[in-house]
Amino acid sequence: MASKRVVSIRVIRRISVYYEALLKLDLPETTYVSSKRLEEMTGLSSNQVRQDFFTLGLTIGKQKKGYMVKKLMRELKRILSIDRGAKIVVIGAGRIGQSFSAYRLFQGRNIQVEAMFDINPDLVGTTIGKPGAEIPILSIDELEPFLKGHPEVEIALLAVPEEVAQELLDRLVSYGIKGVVNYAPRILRLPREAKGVQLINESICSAIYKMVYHRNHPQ
Amino acid sequence: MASKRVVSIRVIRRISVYYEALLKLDLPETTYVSSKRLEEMTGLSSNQVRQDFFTLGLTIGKQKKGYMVKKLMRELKRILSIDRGAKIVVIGAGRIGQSFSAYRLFQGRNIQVEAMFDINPDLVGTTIGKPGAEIPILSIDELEPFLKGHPEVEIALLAVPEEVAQELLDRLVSYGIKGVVNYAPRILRLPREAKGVQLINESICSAIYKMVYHRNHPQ
DNA sequence: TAGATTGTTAATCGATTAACAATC
DNA sequence: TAGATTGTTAATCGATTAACAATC
Repeated sequence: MASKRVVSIRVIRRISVYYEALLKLDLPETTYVSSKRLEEMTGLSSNQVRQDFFTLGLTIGKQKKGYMVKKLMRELKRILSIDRGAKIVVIGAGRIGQSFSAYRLFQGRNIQVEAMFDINPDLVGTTIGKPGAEIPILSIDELEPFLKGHPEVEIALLAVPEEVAQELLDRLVSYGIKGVVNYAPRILRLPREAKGVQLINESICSAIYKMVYHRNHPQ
Repeated sequence: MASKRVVSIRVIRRISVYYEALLKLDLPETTYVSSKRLEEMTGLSSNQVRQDFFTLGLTIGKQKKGYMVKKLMRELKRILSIDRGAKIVVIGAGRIGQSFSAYRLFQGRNIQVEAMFDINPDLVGTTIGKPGAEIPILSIDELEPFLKGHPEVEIALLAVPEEVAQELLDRLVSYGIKGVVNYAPRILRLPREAKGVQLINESICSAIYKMVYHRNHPQ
């Protein structure tokens, strides 16, 4: 009946998939989609679709018809907080960090990169991104004052060399950040004093290692 | 007793963590490390450590002492197939694709990017990477002949715009590739005729979306 | 010996899949 | 009405955590 306490990253990911599928197919707003139809569109089973909706307390389906596209998309938008969005910063303006500046999906999600931070003097002071939507690259030294001056920025993406990743996480926490996604290929740990801070270690290369493992250890 | 059929990506990832920790600490080869010590070093519980070793059929521990560093590292290397390594290609020489060319960890793993492929005429024909280890950027048109000529290349990293990701996956499969890691923000599906091909959809931004969700839906 | 640590089993937790009564 | 589809519960699967006998 009620929605679960914790919504896992997998559920959020699948909700994104449903939403993107509906967006891309550009169905008439008055159409109904069944969980079976969503299965065809996304490859995720109709059972999974209904279970996900149930988990999120989303009970807007009509028997024999399915879910009204208009209503469903409104609900999915609410769950993904697309209207509200988020303002974030990116630490590290290397290739991975820069790739976030160009993420088109961020626009559709109302996710705004407010600034990037780096130590490279060639980068500091420049901007990145299309005209009209430039993102400034600031010095790491400006990180603390920036975050103090922009309390609405609660999330940081960490895309720095692994040697300095833990130190920067500690600093971000001490500056009051509330969520960090770490892209450095190292598992970081939150400092003890971190209270209510979330950390996700996103390991870009684990998938590669698993591939290699399975190629080299067949069956 | 015997090792499990399928080794999950999580186990592989943790094995990497143990290995990197031992490497970085540069312990004398004759030292013994206990699972408790590994817990302190990695933050992964000693129970998890022993369970992982058990899962992989790795029973080289000595009661009251632990695991001999030398022996343990040899075993972890074998599991991670660091000696054997792998030759891979990267499809898409944009920022994400390029970031793989610089991955230092690939060296430690003996993972070699043989070539990158793109359609951008400004990139095609150039190389990327340090002198002595340049990686050529070839045209996508050369993908098929390249793979036919290099049957040892069985794994591809897909880092292209999402619009063309599925098409390129299909092509890779038809050219005989055996494993694909997809970094485009879209869940791809293997074509029906794909037999024995592995696909991992690595979603770089799911973690961000989960962060945003939890910030906007507190408690 | 007593204490520490393993290998392994069992318990728990969480996520996915299957099933089905309700009902439009 | 009969058939389709939901919401929800139950079964299954897999991964993590806990426990502990064996033993060095």
